Amino acid sequence: MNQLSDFTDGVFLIDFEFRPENGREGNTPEPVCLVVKEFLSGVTSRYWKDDIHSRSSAPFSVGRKALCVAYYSSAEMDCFLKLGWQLPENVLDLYVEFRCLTNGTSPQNGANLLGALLYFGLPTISAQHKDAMRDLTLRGGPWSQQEQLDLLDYCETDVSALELLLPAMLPTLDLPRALMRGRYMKAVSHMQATGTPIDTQMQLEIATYWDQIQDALIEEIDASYGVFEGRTFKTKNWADYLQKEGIAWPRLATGRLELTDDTFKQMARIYPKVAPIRELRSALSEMRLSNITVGDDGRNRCLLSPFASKTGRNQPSNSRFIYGPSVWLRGLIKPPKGFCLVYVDYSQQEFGIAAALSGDEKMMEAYRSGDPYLAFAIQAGAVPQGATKQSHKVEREQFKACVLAVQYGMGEISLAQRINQPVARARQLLALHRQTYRTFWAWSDATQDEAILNGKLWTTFGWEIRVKGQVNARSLRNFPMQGNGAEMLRIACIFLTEAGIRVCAPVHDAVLIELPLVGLDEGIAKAQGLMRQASGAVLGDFELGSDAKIVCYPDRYMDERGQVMWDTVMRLIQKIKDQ
DNA sequence: TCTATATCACCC
DNA sequence: AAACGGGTGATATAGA
Repeated sequence: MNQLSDFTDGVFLIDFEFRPENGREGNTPEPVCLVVKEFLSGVTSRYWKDDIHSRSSAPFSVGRKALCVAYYSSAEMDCFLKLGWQLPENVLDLYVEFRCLTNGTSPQNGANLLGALLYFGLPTISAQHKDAMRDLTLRGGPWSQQEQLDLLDYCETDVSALELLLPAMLPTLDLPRALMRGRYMKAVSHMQATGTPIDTQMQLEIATYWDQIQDALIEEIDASYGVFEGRTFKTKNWADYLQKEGIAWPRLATGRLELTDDTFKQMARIYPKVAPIRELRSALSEMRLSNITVGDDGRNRCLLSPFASKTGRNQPSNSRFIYGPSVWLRGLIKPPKGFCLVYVDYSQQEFGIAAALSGDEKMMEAYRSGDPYLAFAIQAGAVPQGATKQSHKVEREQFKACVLAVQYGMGEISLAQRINQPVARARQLLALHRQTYRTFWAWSDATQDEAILNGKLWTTFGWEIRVKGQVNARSLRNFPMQGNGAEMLRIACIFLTEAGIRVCAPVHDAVLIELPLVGLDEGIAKAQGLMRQASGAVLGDFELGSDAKIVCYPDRYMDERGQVMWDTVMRLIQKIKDQ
């Protein structure tokens, strides 16, 4: 399937209008209308609500020899799933392809349908009319005869737009790879439909006492400082306190007090009495407002925003997505009765990718050892052959920090600060990395040169970024690791969802899946096998392992980094209730 | 008093 | 110019 004429059963341009069920965010969509146009024949079909809800399958071919074309197809696929229709075998998403085509160039009018049309000099309807029609859809029914006509007409204009956009974009497309990205959009839709199960009772409880919890936190600590007014930390009051205590505090270039947690951390070392305020500020910052969107069935759903970032990662809203806010809130994640949740994440994904793509044998050997950080320390001759995680804890931590630093292009000063060591030590660690992994560094240098000379970089399956003007060399060097990591997870999500495994959400290098308690071990093994296979697809012969964290009903999910805060919140809720 | 910007913290 | 990659977004303060 390399050209449109290969699709002998038709090329179908489609668009749905829809709104969340009951108008509530977090619910799956309720399709309102559908327009389908066959590209070669020009035959157009319009379907209002009942016409689609009464059907058990799509009103056009979705088989191997047909192509379904849409703009932001996960939305269309959401409607398919809601209607119980079999998803199209082949999906071409012009949004995804437009993102890929223009990635790194920030097109003038954005990457929505209007932006893409303008980019190619094609005619468009007005943004105002688009907004008006979207609002009319979101308003919910019943819709008058005239409104129904208006919505169908509008829906048809989007399909007509696809009819112009497809031939304009066709010469730029790598169709097999585009279809693979379309396959991911189907997986996205499956994940958006599944969502993450939430303990809604506890969510309500926490929301109810949210303000009072903050008040209680402040009351417990700020009494002896008096820097808070209500729930806000006042810089002025902090300045007064510092003056009174005779503490010289770091300032920003602008003259304002530097109020990062890191500054608080460093100052707390010198002046222990500022430590409690630091604790309080960090606890409060973990309690920033969030708006986790939960459907009527108690599952967190939101747009996953696939291909939104330059490296091709998903970029869901941090406030709507349960994996966005501070990790303690993940305690709200709870499997339904009879099920287990498994968080499966790739082990040291970026290190493994760097090893495989650069072809650095020592790096690959370190990855295969199962503990790349310790292996690096051994290879560098910094610890003896038989060293273990327990016997050389400090060294391992430093070599780990060094590995992560290299992945982000961190310099010696930042690394030194990170590991709380002299700059000379950081310099030494970075030098050891360069000496130990020479092949990796040559590849990394070449990546940067290539990006600047050719003006672009790409992943194994063709997600591209264009490089223009001044560029951040660290971004260029990082792109293959993060971009291929994103690609790997996309393929994993395709494999998992197509195998019928319920994927609640993707989390950059991890997925949360929901498995029945019965047959749990087999389910996990299957999922991990598919993830391994996905890594091999991106990295050739080299495969990455994964770690699985299991939570079974009636336990709740708990990230160990969030345990203390979770306990604090629970304690304060109890305290408030007891009053 | 409202809005824009700067700053900061969270996630992987 | 900064020197930690990719993000979202809340919040405090400056400015209109």
